[in-house]
Amino acid sequence: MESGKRATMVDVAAAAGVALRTVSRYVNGQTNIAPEIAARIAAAIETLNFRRNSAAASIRPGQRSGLVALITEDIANPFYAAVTGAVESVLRRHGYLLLAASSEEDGGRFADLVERLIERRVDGLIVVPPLDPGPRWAALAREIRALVLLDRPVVTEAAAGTGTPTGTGTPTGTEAPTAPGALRADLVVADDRAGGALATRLLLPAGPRVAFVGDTLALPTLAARHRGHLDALHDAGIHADPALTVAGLRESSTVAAGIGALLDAGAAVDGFFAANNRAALGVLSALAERGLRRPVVGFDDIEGAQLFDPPLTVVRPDLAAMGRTAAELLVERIAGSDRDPVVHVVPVDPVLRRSHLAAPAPARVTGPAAAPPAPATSPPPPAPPTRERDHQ
Amino acid sequence: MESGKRATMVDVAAAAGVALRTVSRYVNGQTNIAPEIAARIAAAIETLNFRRNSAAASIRPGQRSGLVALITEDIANPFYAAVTGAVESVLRRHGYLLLAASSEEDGGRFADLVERLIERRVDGLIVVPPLDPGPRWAALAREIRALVLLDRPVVTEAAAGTGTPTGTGTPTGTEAPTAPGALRADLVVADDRAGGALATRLLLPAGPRVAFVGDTLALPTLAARHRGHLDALHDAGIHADPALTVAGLRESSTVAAGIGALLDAGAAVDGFFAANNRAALGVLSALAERGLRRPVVGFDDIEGAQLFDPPLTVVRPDLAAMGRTAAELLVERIAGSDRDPVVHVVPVDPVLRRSHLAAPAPARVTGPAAAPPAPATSPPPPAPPTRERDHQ
DNA sequence: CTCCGGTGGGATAACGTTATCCGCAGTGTG
DNA sequence: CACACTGCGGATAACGTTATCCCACCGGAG
Repeated sequence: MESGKRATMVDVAAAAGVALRTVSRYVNGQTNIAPEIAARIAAAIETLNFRRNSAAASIRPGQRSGLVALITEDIANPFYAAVTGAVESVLRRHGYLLLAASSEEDGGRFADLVERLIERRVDGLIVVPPLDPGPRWAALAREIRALVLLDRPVVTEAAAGTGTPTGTGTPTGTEAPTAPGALRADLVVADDRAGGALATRLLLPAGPRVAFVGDTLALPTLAARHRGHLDALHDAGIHADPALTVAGLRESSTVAAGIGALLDAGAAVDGFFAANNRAALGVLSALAERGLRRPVVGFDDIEGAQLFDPPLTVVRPDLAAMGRTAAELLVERIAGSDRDPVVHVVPVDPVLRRSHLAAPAPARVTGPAAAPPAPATSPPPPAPPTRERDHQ
Repeated sequence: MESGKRATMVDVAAAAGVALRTVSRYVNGQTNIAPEIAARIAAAIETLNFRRNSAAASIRPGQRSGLVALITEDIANPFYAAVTGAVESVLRRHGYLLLAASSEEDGGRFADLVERLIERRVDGLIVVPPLDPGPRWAALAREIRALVLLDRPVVTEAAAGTGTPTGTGTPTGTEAPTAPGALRADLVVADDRAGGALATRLLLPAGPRVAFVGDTLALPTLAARHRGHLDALHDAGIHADPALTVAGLRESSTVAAGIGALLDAGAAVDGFFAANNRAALGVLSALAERGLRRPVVGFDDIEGAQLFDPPLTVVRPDLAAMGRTAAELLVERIAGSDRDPVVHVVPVDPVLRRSHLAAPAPARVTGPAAAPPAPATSPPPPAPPTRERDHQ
């Protein structure tokens, strides 16, 4: 029974003594089938251990494949893992299976993946576009009926060469940019600009010299966070010091080295806005290695950040909402909606712990010491909107 | 051009003025095609923007679908995200696309997923079996030609009801259990038992009363870690105190509450072996809330654990190796290998930071203080095999 | 009693691909 | 010069499913 070929609908029909068409109707949940016939078919399916071949079914015209793909930069990254989990959850509820792939920030690999996914006839695609999606991407994107861009906008070269990023206007709500002739894709991003401004504002009480630390500003997300950072400085009447923007450092070790050099050079820095996870880990490492305390605010939460020394304050995008929204928009598109593309911006919320506060005392004490729960030296945080929620 | 139906091989053949068969040969990379003909076909493909329909191709007998699925408990969990990343990387290199799904530890959902994946005719399947895979699993598993169990063995009810877990013998190498009539599946697990023993041994210098903290022991991984814990106690001539095994706590908040109660009751505990991530976070939270220091060792690393206060010592399974190995075994099976099932055990390595050491001084100092890089009070760690490597 | 409408089921044609079976042409050798 | 072999290309049959078309049958009504 278990060896040999699988049973097909023809086998089931023969075993049940009915026509192929009737089995197809039964399998597809039609109602107009006599109960007695239905029972015979059910018995035959059970006996033959029949499983409908959905690949065969999907090649018929007008049939969906039931497959959706998500291309991120790296699934192993907890940031994208959180998003992927939310995407998969929504899609499964809608009956889709999720193909997950990593572009590894490589335009060629990215295009190869998209091509293979088109060959697989995915019903829809959610992508985090790599920094340089490569020359083939613009043409490939047009072949995807349902497309959602996640986390980052992408510059569509096909858009009359104007170089206008798709929907990077004023991210302060749900809007429709309607760039004519451009990529017809929805966009789901975090409110990076507002988040960057928020993080910087949290640091300003400690002093005006707030440094921005992060990956290359060629990344739209990083650029937006930096713009928010500058917004906050400008609003506070502070002239931004270009020397305090430390960009282009990707790995946490590189960040640690860069910030270490900055500190060792005696740069005057009142606080650090670490614009992503790796930057935050790098800054904290550099500080810890030197036994220094400086206010730090990170972007995107880190598991166990409340146990850091000091507990790390972050501004946190709602990653589950990003994934959920992207999946829902995609499902809507697959269902045939031809509304104009939308830009959906998910909020970035502060999670106030202690690292954004000025160091209570620059004096150094020898030996690690257990701190009582609430040291009286730390002032209450300014207007706490979100306090440490235990997520997951 | 972009509206309307996709071009098929027939269209390409017509446009190129050749036969369908010739286009098929060209697409499948056959060599016996005249260069001039090949050029005509290439031009036609380019013009018509033809993409081979791999779903249609895969329904032919003897053809692979090129799809492989991975079912974990929860993709959003960094533990499984790391594994998933490694799996995807290997599979992509072999030309497969990866379907990723979460069982959410629900046997029914798990069986539904497997059923849908069989309908999709996946070439192979890697699964982290849920705690209770449900009644349908045993039958479904036999329908999968290439199957690899990941992270946990599973009790196969079909195995003559003996209740012997598939390959949970002595996990100290690569072996073939060859349980007759049982599930023909490879198994890739971490060396949980050795890891548990190692973690406990790291804690013993601080005192004999080492607590085990973790999720339910019904989970094979947790049970193995606990067995290792008992091994280490036994080897040290210590009689294990059942009151020091705190199992069945799943969420970190629950763990924090449970350990908090234990501490508040004045239980004498010399150290904590936190048998998974959530347990570690819970134990550290409970300690931090009370301003207490106790030696702690976790199982599986946490991003930024070196920044915890104190830096968290863990024993770390090589998650990338787990994923890589599982994928490679699967690919080998898909290729037609009919060797006996193997159990592959990946090592668990210690990452020594400071939390496993006895608190240097029970005295409390007010206010968080910056510690110099190497406090003289902390003794050198016993036989350091792996020292803090900056991974990712 | 007959006719008509409605319903359930049977034959059959796609869907886009691969593969088998040939035939034809070109070339090398006897 | 003729025959045989090789090598490439054309018609055609699956693969397993869905859907269109149509007929047979049954009940109710005229």
